[in-house]
Amino acid sequence: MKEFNENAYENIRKPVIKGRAEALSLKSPPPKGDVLLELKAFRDFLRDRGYRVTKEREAIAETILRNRDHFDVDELFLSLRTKTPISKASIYRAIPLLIESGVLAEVYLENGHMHYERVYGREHHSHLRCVKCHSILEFSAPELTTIEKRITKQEGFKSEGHKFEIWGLCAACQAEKN
Amino acid sequence: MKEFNENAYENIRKPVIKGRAEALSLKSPPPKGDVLLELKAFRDFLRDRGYRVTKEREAIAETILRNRDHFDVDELFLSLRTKTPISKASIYRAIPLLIESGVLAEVYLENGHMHYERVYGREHHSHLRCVKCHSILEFSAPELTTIEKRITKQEGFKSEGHKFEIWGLCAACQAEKN
DNA sequence: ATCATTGCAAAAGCTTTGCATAAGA
DNA sequence: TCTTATGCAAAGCTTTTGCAATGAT
Repeated sequence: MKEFNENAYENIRKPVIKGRAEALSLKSPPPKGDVLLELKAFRDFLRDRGYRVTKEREAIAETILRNRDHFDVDELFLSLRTKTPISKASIYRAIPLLIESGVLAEVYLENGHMHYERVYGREHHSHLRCVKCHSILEFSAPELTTIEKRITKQEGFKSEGHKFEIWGLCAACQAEKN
Repeated sequence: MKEFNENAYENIRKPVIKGRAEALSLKSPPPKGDVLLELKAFRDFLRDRGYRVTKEREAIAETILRNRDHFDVDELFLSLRTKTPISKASIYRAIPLLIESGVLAEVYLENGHMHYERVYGREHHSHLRCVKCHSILEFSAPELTTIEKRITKQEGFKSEGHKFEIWGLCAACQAEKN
């Protein structure tokens, strides 16, 4: 076993503070939607790190890679359950690995629990959140990276990522009377 | 009692989704640091809305207005406890009022609990967070507002606020060996 | 054959809430 | 006087964890 993998759980289970994934084997994303390739990359990531490739981890990764971009643990759990028996504990334990591998990212907290999004093979983007209907609109704003660079240089900071979020009322909700 | 205040708790207790405060009586901030004036504005806000001015709410507001910019509920609780008896329940129940009045804002979740910052009388700003030592650096980037306006106009969104955050390693933590 | 991973149930930790009492208006 | 707010303890939730059993290497 590789030495850096001693106490793998110890290292991996620390609370995940929002962090842009530092993909390892996942460094060169395949064309979007190539789930098989993406899954292989995730397996390679596990092996590289000395983690075991289990059917649970594969099922979790595959479900995420095939499904909708935004979700929470419960949705993922229910979605997995229709296909294979799995416990929530395994999902919670897999999430840090998925984040570390660059498959997932935490996006925001709502109603007391975290929401995630699949990031592997997708462009970096920001979110517009409707505070009424909870819908999410995505957008890109390249200037954000420029700002990130300027500020971090100025402060001697080594950046690992940024997040920009706008909240308010979407067009549909403004139109409603109530 | 004012009609809009029926079921005040019902209305106010809903999960607070990050939202820039829409200050009411607090619309024209007094000079920074004028705690007495700020407190008066908070009392006016309570009265305007039909909420009661209690010594607990005053103590909470005063402690926030006099103290450090960033804190969590436990720090606030301990700080209050040295001066006056108070329960955490009252703090949790006061937070939505403080947010609504524009005194406070949620800033980020860390280690499973929310962190807040005093916003009343301060410039809007963004945060640089060190993922290692958890220090926070503040900065301003006016272009963010420009981006916010452009995107929301483009999407027909009615903006209520934005949040920009950069995370990584601060200068001090980069210097450390470990 | 080892030892990481799983599932289960229990524990943890933050936040909310029901209810009786206190206290604003 | 009439309600709202407080305090306490209990409940609620999401997430984490201990442990015995399972399964990957």
